[in-house]
Amino acid sequence: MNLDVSLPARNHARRLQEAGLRPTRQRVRICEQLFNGIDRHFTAEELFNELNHSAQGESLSLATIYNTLKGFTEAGLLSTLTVDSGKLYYDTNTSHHYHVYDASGRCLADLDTTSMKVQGLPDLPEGHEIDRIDIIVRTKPKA
Amino acid sequence: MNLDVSLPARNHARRLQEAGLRPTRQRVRICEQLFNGIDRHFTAEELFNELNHSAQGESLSLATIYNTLKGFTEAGLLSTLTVDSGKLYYDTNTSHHYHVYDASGRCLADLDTTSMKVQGLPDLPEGHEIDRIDIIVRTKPKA
DNA sequence: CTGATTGCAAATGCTTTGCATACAA
DNA sequence: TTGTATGCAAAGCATTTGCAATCAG
Repeated sequence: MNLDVSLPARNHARRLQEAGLRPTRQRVRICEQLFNGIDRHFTAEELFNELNHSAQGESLSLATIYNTLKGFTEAGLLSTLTVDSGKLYYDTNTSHHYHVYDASGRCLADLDTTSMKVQGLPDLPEGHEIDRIDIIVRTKPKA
Repeated sequence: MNLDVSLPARNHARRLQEAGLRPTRQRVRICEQLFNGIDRHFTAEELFNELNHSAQGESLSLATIYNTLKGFTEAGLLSTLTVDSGKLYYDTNTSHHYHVYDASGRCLADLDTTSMKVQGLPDLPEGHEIDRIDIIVRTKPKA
């Protein structure tokens, strides 16, 4: 049973190897959960809960999730984002883009960067150039 | 000695009262350190070190600094800002503005918002409106 | 085999809380 | 006097680390 997962698993293994990471069981498992074609935002703990509440497969320790996500980020498979202090969000979308955050629902989504532009940027300090610009559009329910 | 601090101290007391906060010794001391006409960014721990390394006056506990800064923020005397996860920056500038952050020097500065404009903002989710837009321009040393 | 990875528990860093004491009004 | 603030130590999160056991190549 479940022979149909073998091909995706092989893709994940390749993805990991191309990123310079050894395709261990845990890393492949995390890839399966994350890279299914739909971009998503999540915290380490959310991923931990998903993996451990799903019936299939063994559980991963929270420390391993943290370490693996950190490794994925350093390898360029994920990007990170801080909306408010004290919690780090991971993002499967690694291209440059902006975010919308709805504080009341604690929900985070991508904004398409291509249509957006920042005008009137002041001069930067001597000897510095722009690395990147982070934008978070914070929304609230309409009055 | 030090009679010249009495007038600023009275100003700080008034500032606190107008914000609905009782002007205790500690709160006035923190105001003296923060509100001297120059906008600044700092963490609770930085302020703690400044206050306790300065020769004058008694020391404040770190917990009191945290609690006081939180109270000041709720009262509108300070704003907060998260550059990277795990550390909260306070800002004496409470008007709407953007920031530049130099990762290599860990230094944070204001950007004048009046000259800046964000173009091409996509539609927001149904029933939502913009609360505010946060922008952090991340710089790096010129190659 | 052999070095890289994992799991766990303990450690860390930042921030908040509980509660007795001190203080402003 | 009387309720509000403070100080301290302890608790609380999110995250990292040390190290022995396990696994991939």
